[in-house]
Amino acid sequence: MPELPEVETARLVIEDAALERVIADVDDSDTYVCRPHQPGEIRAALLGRRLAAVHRRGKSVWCDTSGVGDSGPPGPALGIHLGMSGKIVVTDRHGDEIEGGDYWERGRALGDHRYTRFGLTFADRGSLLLIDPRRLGRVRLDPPVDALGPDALDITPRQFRAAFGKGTAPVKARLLDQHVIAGIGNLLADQTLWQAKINPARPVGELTSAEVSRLLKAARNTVKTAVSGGGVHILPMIEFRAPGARCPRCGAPMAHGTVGGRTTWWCSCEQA
DNA sequence: TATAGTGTTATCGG
DNA sequence: ACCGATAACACTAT
Repeated sequence: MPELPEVETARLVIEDAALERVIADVDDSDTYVCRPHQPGEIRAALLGRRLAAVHRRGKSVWCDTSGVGDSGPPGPALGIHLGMSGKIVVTDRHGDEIEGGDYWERGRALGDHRYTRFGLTFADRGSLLLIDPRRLGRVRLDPPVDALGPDALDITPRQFRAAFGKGTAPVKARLLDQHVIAGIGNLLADQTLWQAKINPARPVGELTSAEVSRLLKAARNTVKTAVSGGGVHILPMIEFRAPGARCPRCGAPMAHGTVGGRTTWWCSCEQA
């Protein structure tokens, strides 16, 4: 579910509602989600601190933490990755979810905290929760965000051209490579390629200069549209990922298969 | 009961 | 060492 737009929404929820609240307790007992830390390690690092700022690069979020009390050195960064099914929920001092916590379509019911895998409890008794049924999300201290490529909203034409000029990988696999460009997931990739009218399986090294230009323009436009719309579910092409669907532009049947290890849909005519 | 899934990463082969 | 392909991860919803 979460691609760059959903993660940006999660970042905004944290920014609006979780900063500067004193951390009174931490549940880091899920050893898979909190790997490679030992249980209690994240807790010990954060108690008494506050989240001071929240950043995002691609699909990764991290929070700077304050010193303990009014002085002392800052703490480690708290990194959060939502994986395939993670959501961030922030609750107020009464335990009620702050609006924006449930921001994508196949939503859990408000107040359903069954799949909480990590949590901060604030001194005011509110909380920040990572709710993640599949447990593929991740929480860790000082996450290695420098390994990520430039954020999809910030990438320059020069960087983009350098990444898509060479190699034999399918262009979709390259779009999904977070070391190359950070934030594009399976749905954004399909939407981008559909908008650029490029076959997902085309080897990146064979793209013409004009195609790379179209791809950059489409990626930019797609990501921006999804961010301002609040999530990838507003993308026009998403509803055409279904058996029997036809291309909303030209009416040809939509084709599907596996590209770059992921389920992929494309127009059988315009992206032949 | 079987399968797919909006993400990442270790491992393997070329 | 680099590049690309694949399986594995954990678990729910259909």
